[in-house]
Amino acid sequence: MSRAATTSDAFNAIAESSRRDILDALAGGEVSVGDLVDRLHLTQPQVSKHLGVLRTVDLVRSRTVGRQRLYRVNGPALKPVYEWLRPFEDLWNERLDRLDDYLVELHQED
Amino acid sequence: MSRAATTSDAFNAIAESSRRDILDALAGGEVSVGDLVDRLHLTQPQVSKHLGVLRTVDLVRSRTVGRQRLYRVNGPALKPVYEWLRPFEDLWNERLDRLDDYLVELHQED
DNA sequence: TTGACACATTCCGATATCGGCATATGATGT
DNA sequence: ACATCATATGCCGATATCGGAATGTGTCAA
Repeated sequence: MSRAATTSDAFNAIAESSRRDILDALAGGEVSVGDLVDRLHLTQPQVSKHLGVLRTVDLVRSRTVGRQRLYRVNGPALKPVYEWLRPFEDLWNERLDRLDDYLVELHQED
Repeated sequence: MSRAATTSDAFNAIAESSRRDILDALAGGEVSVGDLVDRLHLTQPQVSKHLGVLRTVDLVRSRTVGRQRLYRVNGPALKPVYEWLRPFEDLWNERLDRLDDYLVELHQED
């Protein structure tokens, strides 16, 4: 077997930094492919391919206006990532860190 | 070029579901490799390799006790993921969804 | 219809993954 | 020292990625 497909879920899709950059660029609202190319300094095929992946996992949706295609973020598709992450939130907000440090000091670190 | 290394950052490391399962299992506290093998129904080399990836990106840390090695989550290493995600939080909590729906109805969806 | 523009898709070579199996490292106990 | 237990690592084949360059699809305008 090989690595999980980038199109298998949101986790794999956002692993690529270019794809995160695209989502960042779309955070403000609809943007055309051409504008993404300009803003992100990527080639047009690169952007289209990344958008293809994001579309497959439903992280973005599009709308055609004339010859342009406007993309927007589909927020709810990111929710599973957020939900998975949330239980760990304590681990960097709370003073559990201090307990952790204590344990590390008391015993040893590899 | 190829896909970004799983060891390049937390985003790539958590793309694999087995690795997320491991982190989930470690969320409650320190767990040995053997216990992870039992709980997750994975082979020992699989677990060790995944832990290796998680170690490289500092998502887990370990401590040796006798012949066992106890692993724990290093919370702060997940923070970048959370931070990246946070700006999108509105997109599934707010009524922006309703605006989105409105736009989709008004125009068309591809 | 023809041409120009906006975007999507295909083919390619290079690379790094994943699981399986075997083996190496390291600590414990006798 | 030696056998055993607990982990880590190495090698393998199969697979899916990524960027680049070329090409395909679809829309508008004259």
